[in-house]
Order: sequence, then C-alpha cells, then structure tokens
Amino acid sequence: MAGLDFDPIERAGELWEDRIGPADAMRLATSLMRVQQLVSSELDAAVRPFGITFARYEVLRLLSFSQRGSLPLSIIGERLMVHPTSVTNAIDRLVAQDLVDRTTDPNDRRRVLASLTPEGRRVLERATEAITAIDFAVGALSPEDQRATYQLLRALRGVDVPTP
Amino acid sequence: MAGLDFDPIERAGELWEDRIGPADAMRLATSLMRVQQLVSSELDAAVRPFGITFARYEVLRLLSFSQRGSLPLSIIGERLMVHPTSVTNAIDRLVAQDLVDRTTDPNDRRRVLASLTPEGRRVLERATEAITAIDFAVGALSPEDQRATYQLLRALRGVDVPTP
DNA sequence: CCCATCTCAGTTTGACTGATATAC
DNA sequence: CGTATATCAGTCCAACTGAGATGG
Repeated sequence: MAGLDFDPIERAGELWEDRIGPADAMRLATSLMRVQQLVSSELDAAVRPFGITFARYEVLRLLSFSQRGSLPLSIIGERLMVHPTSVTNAIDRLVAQDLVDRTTDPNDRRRVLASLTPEGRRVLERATEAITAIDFAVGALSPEDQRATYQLLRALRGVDVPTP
Repeated sequence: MAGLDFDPIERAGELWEDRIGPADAMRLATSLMRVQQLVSSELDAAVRPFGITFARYEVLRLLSFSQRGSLPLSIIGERLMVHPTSVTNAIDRLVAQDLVDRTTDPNDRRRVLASLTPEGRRVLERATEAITAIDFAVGALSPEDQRATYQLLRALRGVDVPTP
C-alpha cells in the first residue's frame, strides 16, 4: 500500500539536516500537513454515507450543543473558526439537504439563525456513531497519547487560546 | 484578535464529555485540523512573495535533493504523497513560472522528468530562507517538543511508515 | 452616519474520478 | 497482450476577496 520502503518525511528530514540545518521544525510541519490529510479524509469518508462532509458535521454538532437550539451564523463562524462566507456556504448546503432551518433573529434582524431540523438531528446522531466508531481517526494513539498530543498542539494554536 | 474569551475546542470537548462520552479523540482530531490550517496559511504566506505555495515549494525542494537533479513525476507524487494529477498540475504551474523544466526520460519514454531551472534554484533558496526564518510556523514549541510531537504523530501516519 | 451581519459573484487551490494516449 | 506513466476534462470542496444589501 505504501509503495515506498522508507518513510518519505523521515528521509526528507535527513536530507535537510545534511544540507541545510536542524530539521525538527521541518519534520513536524510536514507531518502536520500529512496527518491532517489522512485524518480529514477518514473523517469525510465516515460521514459521506449521510451526504455530508466533516466540516458540515461540525456545524450540526455545534447547533445541537447550543442552549436555544439555534445560533446566528456569525457565532457559528467564530466557534468553528471559519470564514463568514464559508459559513453561509455550509448552511446553504445543509438547508438544501433539509438538515438545517434558516430563520431571521426577531431580536436583531441583521442576524440569521440556523437550527437543526428533525432530519438534521437524525443524521447528526448516526454520523456521530460512525465517527466515534472509528475513534475520530486517531485511534492509533492511546487516550493518554491523544491527550499529550493535544496539549502539545495547543501551543501552536496560540491565537485561539486566550490567556487572561 | 481571538474575538472569543475562551478556547472553542476546549469548550467543544467539555460539551462532548457532558453529552456524549470521552472527548480525547475529538479534541485531538479537531486540533489537528485547526493547527494544520494555521501552519499551512503561515507557510503559504511566507512563500507567496515568490509566487509559489508551500505545496509547490516542496516540489522544488525535493528536486534539489535528488541525485541527478531531476525526478520522474511518478516519484515526486510518491515522495510527497500526492495524487498523480496533482503532480501534473503543480509541475504545469512551475513550468509556466519558469522554475522547472519538463523533459522526457530518454531511458523510458513513458516518463517525464522535472528539473530545476536556474531561476527555480534562486527562488528555492530565498523561499527556504523565508520559511526557516519563521521556524516552519512551529516555533511556539521548543525543539524538544517539536520532536516529541513529531514522534507522537508518527503513529497516525502508519500507512507511510513501513515496518519491515 | 457608522458599524454589524449576511450574502453574492468570482478566484484560487488542491483532491479526486474516469478516460485516454503513449510507451514498455 | 497487459501494465505503467502521464495527461486531460471535469467535479467537488473550502478559503478567500471585494462588493453590496439590510438593519441597529
């Protein structure tokens, strides 16, 4: 399956060290890109049977976690850390699939509220089963190592982590 | 800049734990996506002045590491772990920018060899300076933590890592 | 008037599928 | 013949930019 009899990132790291200098940062950055690609494609594959992507799954999940059952698109963008036009786009698709309703906030009519439809709830539940069944594609690590990796990665998302 | 006074991934993890179950895998997977997005956009920004993306930078670097100074596209795809059509596309752009030459392998005329042009070498050198100057966007971690994270991530790219 | 929220049109990027030409 | 290599046409997704509509 691999096709190669060596690890290409490890090999690139060795060449970098020989010719350029310390390679720790290069190896980590390259690994991050590759691991995200692998994890992301496994997650997308897990929810594809339900007609959604992992990005849209995250929207459904966020809505299900909200107190009132609905959230303004701006808040969705803030929480999921995605661009406003990407939120509009994701909601467009979810509405077209009848998984989400779009309504205007009566208290502030600039705002558009998204909420789950009954079908959206069903899909969310089944997609959640599919995703937990594959351990979010990170089951190759023990829960302890998952936590350790999460904590290490935290430094790399400094912008997301407020330090009051 | 953050806009939020809490870490949205941490918050999502708490809600997941309350309502669904253990959240270690979810937190890690979500972090991976987010960190890759941040790192990737910093890397792209660093090489943008040279008219390339980080993905295309990796092609230039790989060519500079090759023994003969040229590589068949199939090997490039294998090493960088990208789809054959993506390699063709990347090389198309690099050739259009006069950073890479495309020739037919005289020994096996099915193969197309890519090699750096003098301008490709110059761009590679300057882009490498730009990227090392920002520590591959992972300088928030010490070299020790960079190595530790790299080793942990290794388990998640099992497919890439042959174990003979 | 200014600002916030959302939308729209259009660009860019890379991943992918399926089909095809060429060469071994 | 079948296989390997590369390309082409076209789809899909998401990020983004810039411009606008609407409302507070």
